[in-house]
Amino acid sequence: MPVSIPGSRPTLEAVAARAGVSRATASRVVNGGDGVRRPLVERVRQAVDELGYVPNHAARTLVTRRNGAVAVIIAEPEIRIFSDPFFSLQLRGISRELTAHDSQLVLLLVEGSGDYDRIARYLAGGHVDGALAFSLHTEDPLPAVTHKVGIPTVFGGRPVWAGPESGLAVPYVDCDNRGGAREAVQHLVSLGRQHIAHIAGPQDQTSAIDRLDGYRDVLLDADPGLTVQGDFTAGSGAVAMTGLLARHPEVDGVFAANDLMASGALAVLREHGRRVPDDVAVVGFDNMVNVAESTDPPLTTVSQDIEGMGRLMVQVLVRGLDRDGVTPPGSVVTPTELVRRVSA
Amino acid sequence: MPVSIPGSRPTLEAVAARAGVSRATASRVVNGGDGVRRPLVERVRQAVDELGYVPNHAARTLVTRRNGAVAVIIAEPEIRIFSDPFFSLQLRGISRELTAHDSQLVLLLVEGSGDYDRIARYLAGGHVDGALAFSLHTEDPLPAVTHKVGIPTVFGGRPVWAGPESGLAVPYVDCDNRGGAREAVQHLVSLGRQHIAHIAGPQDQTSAIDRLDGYRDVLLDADPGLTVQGDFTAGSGAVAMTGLLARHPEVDGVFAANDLMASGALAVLREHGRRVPDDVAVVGFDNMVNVAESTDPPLTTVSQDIEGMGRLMVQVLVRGLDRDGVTPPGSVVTPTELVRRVSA
DNA sequence: TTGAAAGCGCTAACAA
DNA sequence: TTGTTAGCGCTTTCAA
Repeated sequence: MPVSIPGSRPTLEAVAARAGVSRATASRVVNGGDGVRRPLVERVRQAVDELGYVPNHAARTLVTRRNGAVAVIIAEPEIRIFSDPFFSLQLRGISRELTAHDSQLVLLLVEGSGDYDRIARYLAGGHVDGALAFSLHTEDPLPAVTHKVGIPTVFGGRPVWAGPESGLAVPYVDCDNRGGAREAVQHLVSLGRQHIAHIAGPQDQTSAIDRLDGYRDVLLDADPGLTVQGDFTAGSGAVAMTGLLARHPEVDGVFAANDLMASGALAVLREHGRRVPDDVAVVGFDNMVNVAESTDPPLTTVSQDIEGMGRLMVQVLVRGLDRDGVTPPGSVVTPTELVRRVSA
Repeated sequence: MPVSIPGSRPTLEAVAARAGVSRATASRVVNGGDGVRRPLVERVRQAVDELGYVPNHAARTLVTRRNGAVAVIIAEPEIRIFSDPFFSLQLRGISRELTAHDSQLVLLLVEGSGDYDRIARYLAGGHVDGALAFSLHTEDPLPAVTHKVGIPTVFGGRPVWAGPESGLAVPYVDCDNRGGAREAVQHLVSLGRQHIAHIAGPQDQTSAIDRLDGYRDVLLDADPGLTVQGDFTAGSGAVAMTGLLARHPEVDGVFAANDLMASGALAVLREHGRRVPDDVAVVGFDNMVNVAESTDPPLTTVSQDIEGMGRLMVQVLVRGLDRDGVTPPGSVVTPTELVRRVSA
């Protein structure tokens, strides 16, 4: 009987032979050992150790039809998100949770629209058990692709075409942007602020849309002029604040749709001699600690559990897979929390 | 754990049946069609299209012993590199080249030292054909792991333990940090600068070490006091420049080991009323366009083809795999280029 | 040039 | 509880 031939990896056959059991029993032990008598389990385990046996994934996949792998799809226009600490954290959450589920992370970078064919083929090839994708623009063909290929997919961030009213049951994981924004604005109100402005994010992103909605929820009759458009960069926050100060010098509270824009606003306020929070209170969103803690003054902001959202994406996916692999699992919206620092 | 996707995909058997050929012939066509007569090729191709056949990867891997997958390993301490545009670019290069080679990218995030077991097991499982890892610290167990497991690995950036003199034949891809630094300093010399300082990067990273070496190559007898330690952040560049100005007011040229530090230095020079490049000429390294182009004045710097280095990593790996999968392929050092803007 | 047949290494009925 | 056996879908000799 073949023992370990140098070069080639030991097979289950070899383990079984060495332990003096059948391949089936060896397999049972390797897969948990349920229903195998103690001494045999021991012998097989020992054989595994001695031989340095590692199961052949391809063979296993061939029969079980499970890959133990999940695709993370990132569309080219958003490859920038790699530079986004937000994404790093989410990816880490995904990675950790996947590891906990003994699954691997296959990274799919979509380079151009022609690339969707490749992605579709790959997904159709059944190489992965499911897919995770990130918030997409209106025209993104990806949801159609994953749907057609019939591969369970969970989105990170509510996709624009999956609004609460669209009726499209697309599973996604997102934080409660609207609720968080409400809380931020309510906090400013509770501080007695009378003229609360909003520096909004780009309105083709649901997070920005929802945060604006949250602002409006609280300030139903706010002067529309108090809402200014930014693009999530610090610079745009500065520009927005400058305009605000010029047109609405009475402003005494600002809710920025993210911390970066808030930091830009803070800088402008300082330049203009407005004291924060005395003259103007400022609240951000995201709680990107490296910015929120180092602004002057430190920024009060809305925090979300980003890594947790990554983990959740995996959990939602796996739950769906476990159910039957077809029924789309439900979406999850995670709570936010107001983190008080000095700026408001 | 993931479960199968219901709805069984068509097999090669089905294709063969539909085309009225044997499975062997169908297989040949699917794999290029060499040595199959024209009409048969056509018939099989058509059957493939009609059935929407996609080869089962697991089955193929089982017999060919090739996975069509490469692991990209990122050690936890450097997970920050996700926030590094440098890494995004390199990853993109890797992804593109891998796609060109019909291979997938399996992302392995190492969370802690205990995680190396998991990584080792995974690599040992033969799930991937090779691995790409990023520049590691001295004590990193990863090279030992990949070596022991016998999986071909290419490193990004020269690992500290693979110095030119160490004799360790570890394949890596890096840019010519030393040569680039030499060119930068030589440029300052050619500008007639007499007192050229160096703001060095952290000396536990080979890129920083090599750049310092390059500086010394040109300025053999430079005053050691003209070399100041930074940590690759803009802030550290500012601090370094401040100290330099205090202790060496005669300085008229600065080579910073990266653009971020150069930008910090630029800011300090401005504050101190030194004109750039008239009073002090400044050269950076990396050509991170979003910083080098937006400094005041725009930064002259050393550019490297980052995405190209990513592609190269894959090419080096694949070349090694093609050879015999054992012999370690050689390392590659890519050239750098001085990009002249205004600062020098 | 084509086909028949033998596995690749594993799991899961089914028997014992 | 354990073993026997039949594949999973594919590539690849080997013959025809």
